[in-house]
Order: sequence, then C-alpha cells, then structure tokens
Amino acid sequence: MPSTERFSEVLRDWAQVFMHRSARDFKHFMDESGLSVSQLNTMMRLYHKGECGLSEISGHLGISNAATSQAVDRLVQMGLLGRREDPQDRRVKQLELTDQGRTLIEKVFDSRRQWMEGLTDTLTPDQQETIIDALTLLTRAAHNTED
Amino acid sequence: MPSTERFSEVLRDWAQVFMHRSARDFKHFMDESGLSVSQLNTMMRLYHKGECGLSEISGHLGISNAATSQAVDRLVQMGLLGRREDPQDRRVKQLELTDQGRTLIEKVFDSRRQWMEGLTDTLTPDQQETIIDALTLLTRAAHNTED
DNA sequence: GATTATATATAAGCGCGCTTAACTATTCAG
DNA sequence: CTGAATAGTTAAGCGCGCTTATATATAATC
Repeated sequence: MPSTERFSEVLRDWAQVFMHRSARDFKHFMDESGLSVSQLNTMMRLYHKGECGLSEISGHLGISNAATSQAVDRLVQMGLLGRREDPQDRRVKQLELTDQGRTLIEKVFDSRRQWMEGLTDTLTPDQQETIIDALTLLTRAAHNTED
Repeated sequence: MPSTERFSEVLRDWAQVFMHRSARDFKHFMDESGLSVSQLNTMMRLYHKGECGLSEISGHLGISNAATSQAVDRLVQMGLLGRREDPQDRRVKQLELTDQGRTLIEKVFDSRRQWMEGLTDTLTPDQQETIIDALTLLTRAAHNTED
C-alpha cells in the first residue's frame, strides 16, 4: 500500500502539469475556433452524453437557460450542433453533435493525446505498458463513478 | 512493446475523460472566483515559472500586452499577484503570485487531485502503485520536454 | 547626447456572453 | 377543460475582455 502522502503528491503534480498545459491550449483553441468556454463545455458534454436537452446543459454549466439557448443557437448556425424535437415531449429539443462538431471537439482531445505521446515516446516498452495500465484503470474508474 | 493503436486509444480516452471533467470545473471556478480564462492562465504560468515579465505572458497566451496589463492589474488589486520593478531592467515589471494567489490556484489543482483520489481509492494497492509509477513517469517527462 | 527600440500603462471603443423579464408552446393536475 | 408547471426562445441591457492607438519611462545604439 503506497503512502497516502506520496500518492496525493503524485496526483497533484500530474494535475498541475496537465492543467497548466491544457488550460493554455484551451485558450488558444477558443481563440482559433471563436468558441466560448460555455460552448466548448456544451460540446464536450454532448460528446460525452451523446444527446440531451437544453436545460440539462444549463444545469451542468450553472448558467441560465437563456444563455444556453443563445450559445446553442450559434453552435447550430455554425453547423456544429443539431437540434430536434423530442417526440416524447415536444417541449424538449434534443441536442447532438453533428459530424463536423464531433470532428472539431475531437481535435481538443487529440492534441492532448499527441502531447502525451510526445512525453512517452522515449520511454521503454515496459514503462509504456505501465502507463497504459494506469490510464486504463483511471479511465474505467471515471466511467464508473459518473453522474 | 504495446501496439501503437492501443496506446493512442488509451491516451485519447484518458484525455477525453480528464478534459470533460476539468473543463466543467474550470468554468465553475471562473464563475466563483470572478477570474477570466486569461487571468487563470496567467496565474498558472506564474505558478509554473515562479516569476516573469508581462510580455512573456502575453506571448504565452497570444494576447496583446495591453490586455495582459489590464488582466494583471485586476489580479494585483485582488491581492493575488505582486508586481515589482526588475532592478536589472527597470522597464520590466516582474510578476509573481502572492501567498493568497498561490493558495487560490492550488485549489484548482487540488480539486483535480481529489477527483483522481476518488477514482483510485477503491483500487488495490498494486493498482495504486501502478498509477503512481505511471504518473510519475509522465510528470517527469513533461518537466523535461518543457519550453 | 540624440535617436531609436523596448516594456508597460492608459484610453476609447467594440463585441460578446451573461442576466432578467416577457413570451410561446407543450404537458400535467385537478 | 381549465389553470399551473415546464422547456425553450427572444429582447433589452450590462459588464468585461479584447483591440488599436497613444503615452511614459527606461535601455540600447550610433
């Protein structure tokens, strides 16, 4: 059993490195794509959940339905989101990423993947195997503890 | 040697999970703290580099010096940053985090650490050890390949 | 020492994302 | 069937972060 202190320290260091790097790239991506923090979060949420109504996104982000509606509207105009009536409850508009939207948001994840690949390509196969095992564990755990 | 495809897939999945979660918390943190994307990036950069001049931050973020100056000014007023003349070149104002600023930005990293701890606390000691090893490798690699 | 370049600050103005409030359409409850 | 609740849109207005342009102070160049 690893010491709790050491464990926390390692997680914290990794969080720091990962976030420092991704926060910066996040800003650049926003500038290049012209998307806001809320719009990017909306797309990530839809990428993650597949499809959902507008109010759920408002709740997820902590902004008003009006703000979400406006953000979504611009995304639809840009061709990144599709919006269709839910036949079960016609008040609800189900949102989902278009292929174009999916491709765009995947760029964000992919640039992070490339960065990590750059970090690992000088490591030994054993070390790379360790990283695969660890990230697989973490990713699986994250999917299990989801809201 | 792990297959390249499998490796990329694992990295990509982890990037997706980590970013989905941290982008959302990032937005909430911005709202609670009243800080902008640029201000948070500025603080992360200073946390990372220790101390640097204003123009370097502008370059890092891809915004004008005027914008950086304004952002920094608000951070100084909030007591999160210190600004002092560089004795070597008195045109330069060296910026650094105050204790208060450091404490605040550490909350961002710490909430990510807590999230990962939550993901790992049901794993076996062996699995936890694997994660420690992997993240240590990644963090070290990141520090080596730094600009 | 005069000129030019650099580092930062300040000012004016624009665009945009947010909020509240008002409105439409649909569903639910009695 | 009527009234209340819910999902989303639209409109008006505010605050803020960005840009360009201008100003100031210091440093480097000749």
